[in-house]
Amino acid sequence: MNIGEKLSKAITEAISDLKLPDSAVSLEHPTEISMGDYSCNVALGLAKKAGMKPKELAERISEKLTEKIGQIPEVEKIEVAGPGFINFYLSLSFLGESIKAILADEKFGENKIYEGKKVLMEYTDPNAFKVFHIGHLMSNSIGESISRVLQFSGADVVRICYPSDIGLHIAKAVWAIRKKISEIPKDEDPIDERTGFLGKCYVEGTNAYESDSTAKKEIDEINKSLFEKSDDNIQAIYKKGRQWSLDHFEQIYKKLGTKFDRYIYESEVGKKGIEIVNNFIDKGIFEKSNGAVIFPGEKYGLHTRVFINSAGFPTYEAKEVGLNVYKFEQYKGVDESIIITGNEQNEYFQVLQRVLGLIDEKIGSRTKHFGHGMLRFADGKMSSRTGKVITGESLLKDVEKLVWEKIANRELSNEEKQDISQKVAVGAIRYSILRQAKTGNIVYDFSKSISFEGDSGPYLQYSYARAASILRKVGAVKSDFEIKNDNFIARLLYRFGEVVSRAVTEHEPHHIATYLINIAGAFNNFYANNPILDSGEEETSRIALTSAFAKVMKKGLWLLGIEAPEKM
RNA sequence: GCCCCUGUGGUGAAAUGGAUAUCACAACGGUCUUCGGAACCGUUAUUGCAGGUUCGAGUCCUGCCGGGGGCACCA
Repeated sequence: MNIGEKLSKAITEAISDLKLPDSAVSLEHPTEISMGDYSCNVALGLAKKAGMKPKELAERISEKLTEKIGQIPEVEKIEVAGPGFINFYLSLSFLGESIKAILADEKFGENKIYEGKKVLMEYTDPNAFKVFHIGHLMSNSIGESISRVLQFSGADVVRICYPSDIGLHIAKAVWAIRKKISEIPKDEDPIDERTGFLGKCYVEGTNAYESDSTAKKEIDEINKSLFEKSDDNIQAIYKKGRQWSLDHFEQIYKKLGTKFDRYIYESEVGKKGIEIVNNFIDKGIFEKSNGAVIFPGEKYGLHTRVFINSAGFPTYEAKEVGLNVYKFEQYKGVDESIIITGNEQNEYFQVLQRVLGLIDEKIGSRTKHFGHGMLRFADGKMSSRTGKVITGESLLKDVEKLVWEKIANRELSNEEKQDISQKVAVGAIRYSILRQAKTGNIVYDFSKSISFEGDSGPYLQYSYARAASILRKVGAVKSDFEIKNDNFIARLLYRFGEVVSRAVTEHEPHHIATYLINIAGAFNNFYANNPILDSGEEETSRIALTSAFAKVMKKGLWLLGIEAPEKM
């Protein structure tokens, strides 16, 4: 039982001893540490029922609590404050024990909220023949972090990527490629050159589709041929381009540190989607309309959507139906199936969820969609004028270059510099995405998103590297110490597990990001004001504190999908 | 037109219905520059507007205003 649970239990008992009505006990950490480590507001809620003033009631409960737990070593004092809060101040001996627990327990911070549960996580989902854009970076960062937080909470997580490798967008690209056969890069050319060519062709095809009716007709033909695999020539171009894209994406995942367990391609699930949709026309879920098969969402207060178009091909909608049913066939005993996409798809996913529920109640209720905010450009005009589109990959490269410049003069091998540049760049980008709630939009400001100061990933990594540097200078961290002076960092470190629990319950990694910034600030403050090495009788406890901080920071960064370099 | 999301210092964000609204950036001023300066300390708010619920509202409800997104054969 951790300290929070201990206190809650004692409060519940005190309330019962005083014959007060049952009340849910919630503990929180006051914003100001001067108001205690934990605070409880039961007296405020119970006052009316008990017919007492909140403050008097708080005093009564507080007296009872002092009898019960006032003498245990964890609690230094209990105070009533403000309108009727009961505040708990933890003792230095508790802080010392909590630091020892962090050092000794490799599983510190983990919880069992998802123990024995299986969770499918689908995220990133790039499109073949198109660039890996910043939206994919967002989906990847959020999905990877939630995956890790779930694992940390006991879940069996299956990471799934659903790349789009069929559909009109591919036909557009293929159409343009056929117009410029002579310009096709060779297989030996650098991969980003090859995929860059594909991306350019996609843009050309898209423009032609809108402005040129002949081209539109041709592209529709190609689309048909792609579904039917009816033209060897088109198939050859398609297969080559598809593979280039997928290889390229794989490189990016590797750099980001995501390892998918399973790829399910869009081209695999269309047939299944059509079958399912057709099977449910008779049951009244889908309807035929103007030659297409639709889901009449308006009946349910949702959008009406086309699932099979009038040419007989599955739209995105039918493919998603196929995909999500397929997932549950492939993996047994799934408790949650989570999909991360941009929030422009929110309403569409409401339709999908309703459809899935009508097809199979279990699949519908266990499938959850989280739409993340969009990334927009602070200087959108400039990027369109110069034609420079910032892709996910170019962003990674640009940031890596900046880090490299920053560490150019350090005494590190080129290999180390390369490694650090990559880790810090990924840290900067992932953190800038994960520092805020996932629904919020991010206004993309280049200088800010790669800022290495203050509220940033590199600041966290730097704090870790500083601690690591000290620890390199000492031998084993000793555990025979007492904490004799109060310090803020110790009052934060034991809370790590609570923060993770909240993050997993809400599927919100930014709680961890916020927490890490707090402990990094506390550590840097501690570091700036207290010598650690050669600090006399304080040395052992300060080294232990440094080591505990480093452990928590490293775990926390891992949960965000960010590596903690020993040097930078 | 209908529906969904959103509005917090100059800027970007945080805050399980709780106390004096927290953090970072920018600005200004300072520390230190002997454990790694990507550091540390200090100074800057009518939570869009108006009602309501509550002992208590940035948070919940209603209306209005502003921003973003979606609404039949794209993904």
